[in-house]
Amino acid sequence: MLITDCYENLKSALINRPTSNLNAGMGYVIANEEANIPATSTPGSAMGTGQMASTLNSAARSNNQPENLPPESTYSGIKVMLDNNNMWNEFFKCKTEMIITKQGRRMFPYCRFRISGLEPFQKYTLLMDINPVDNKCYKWTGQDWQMSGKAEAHLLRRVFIHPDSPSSGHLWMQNPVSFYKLKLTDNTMDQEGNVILHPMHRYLPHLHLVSAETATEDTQLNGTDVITFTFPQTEFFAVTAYQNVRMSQFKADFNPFASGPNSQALKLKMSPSNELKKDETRSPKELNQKASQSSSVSSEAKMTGFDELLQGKAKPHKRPEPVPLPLLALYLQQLKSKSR
DNA sequence: TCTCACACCTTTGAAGTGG
DNA sequence: CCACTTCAAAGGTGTGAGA
Repeated sequence: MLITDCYENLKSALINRPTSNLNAGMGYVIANEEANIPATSTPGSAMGTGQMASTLNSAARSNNQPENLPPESTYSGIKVMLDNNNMWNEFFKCKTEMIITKQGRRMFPYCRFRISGLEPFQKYTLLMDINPVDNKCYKWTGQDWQMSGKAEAHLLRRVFIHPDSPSSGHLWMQNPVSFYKLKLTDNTMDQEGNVILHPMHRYLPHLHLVSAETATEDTQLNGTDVITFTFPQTEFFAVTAYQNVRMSQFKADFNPFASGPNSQALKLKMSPSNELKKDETRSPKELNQKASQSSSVSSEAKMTGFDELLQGKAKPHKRPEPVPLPLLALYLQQLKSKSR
């Protein structure tokens, strides 16, 4: 598949989204997606450093098929759906790159999940970490990514604890769960709690679900009481500057924070009269105008489940600042004492 | 390949305004 | 008092020059 095709696919996917999915928030899901490669879920990190995901990716890529990877992953009755799956899929087809900087850079697309199957009154903690897919480093040849040697020693895994943690299953299931505040850095001395990665390496985000009641200070992310979900389409290359010019164009066009002539052109192309147009492709300015009909809502709400908010299906939810990121054991210890 | 300054843009919240 | 609008500061983004 040509990279230019990826770009056109993404644009058309965003413009021609089905009306039946308008209630699904920012991310929309094709109901009858015919993907043949499952997302993965596992108790603990049984897949180690993302070997399974790597295999899946290779399969998807070697097929040369533009088919989307599935948005859902189920384990033990708990279902996690990658809410902005189509955007991830389109980026994935062009081999997603994420900028990392010394001060930390947010991901775009970021990970947003819809969760179901939790015990409504049980408390859970949600965490995300980002693991190397393999032991290789890569280089951009101008056309594609190629292995260029062995990976640097992997750094101590840092977890990003969702700022709403711990919350009841009911709350987690009520609204999409976003990790948009997660920042990536290559600064090994980082004190801000950002996730530390090596540039020119391949990574895959992991979502971990821990019951706050059963968690102890000894809880390990790869333990049996931690359920881990991964979505191969969220794999990305960490870079300090975009390598693939198409990727930077993707980002500039679809990230509301990005500026540039391309994004302007695209916004003009998407006529405001188009009823099918959904929030993910609306300019945030438009979203603001919509939002001003009611009380102020968080930017995340504006960028995500806007239709639901407007229809009163979801309540505006102001999220607290992310907590500093202690070691998982220390954090879980705090949770334990908090719940006493 | 990486860093940094820059321009551009959105978000946020306080202050102002009118009913 | 409430809802809405306006505005400025803060912060996120990609770009491009230079190391």
